[in-house]
Amino acid sequence: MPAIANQPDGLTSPKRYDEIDPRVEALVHDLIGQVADKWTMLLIEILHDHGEQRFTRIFKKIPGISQKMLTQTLRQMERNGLVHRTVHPVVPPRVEYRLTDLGESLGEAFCGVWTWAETHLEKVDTARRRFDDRAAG
Amino acid sequence: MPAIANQPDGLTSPKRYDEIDPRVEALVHDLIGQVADKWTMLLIEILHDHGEQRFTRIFKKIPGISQKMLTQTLRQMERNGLVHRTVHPVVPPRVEYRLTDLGESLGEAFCGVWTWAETHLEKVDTARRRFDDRAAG
DNA sequence: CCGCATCCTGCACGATACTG
DNA sequence: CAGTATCGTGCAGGATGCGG
Repeated sequence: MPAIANQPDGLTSPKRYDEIDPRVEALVHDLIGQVADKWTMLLIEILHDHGEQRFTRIFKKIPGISQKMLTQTLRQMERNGLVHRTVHPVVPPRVEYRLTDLGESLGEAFCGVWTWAETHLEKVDTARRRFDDRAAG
Repeated sequence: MPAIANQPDGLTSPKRYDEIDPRVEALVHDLIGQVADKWTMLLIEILHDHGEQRFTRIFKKIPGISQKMLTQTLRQMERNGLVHRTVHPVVPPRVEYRLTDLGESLGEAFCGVWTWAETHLEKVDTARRRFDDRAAG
């Protein structure tokens, strides 16, 4: 897929772009899938903007999320090395979360998509209306 | 979220990054969600690499996809203005699909994520193994 | 050939209750 | 406070058959 960025008009070697490292393919799909789920994107944003936060604080910042999904999403991100989890051995427990460098860099990588969306918002909107109108009429 | 890209150390204005245009937010979420679904990414790749294709041809190129999902995904992309659909009024029907300029540009926007994945594949892999080992041990 | 309608299944997620 | 465990359910998506 990165082929899209660099197509020097076949002047170089006739690379087989169809054959992509399946591990990269899988990872990309995984990651996009995760960032796409309802909450991961918000978590990256919150942790980026406000730095280290404890569980309950994050929980209150995301209206509509269930405790289950927050735990689950954070675990997933921790597993992928995007988030660091610190447990303070006190009672009552105090657990804090922060983005790792890896997590920050992933956020940056997705900026391109944000920019695209801001830039082309109107076009997409128009396209949708045209399509829906045709369907109706 | 684009805030991640440009934080000149607060030397400029104290912008409220929390207040993002909800329309952009929604669109980004939509798009990421769509590209994340099992097939859209593959379709963008195929249509980019091989140009205009008719339905059956695409169908054969994606092992495992159902006819239903192919139709559905293409419709969705058409609605968003990413794909153009040409119906040749012959019998039997002949329908061809190609990426619009908008579709091509979206593909480019996602290249950043691909690059990230290629770059950090090992780190993620390691993180996952460490996490899973700890869980077991 | 293309695509819609119908039926069926599994899984993702919310709600709730319980522990260290 | 920060989780796990359990149950109920809605909906995404596969399989199949029909229609233009």
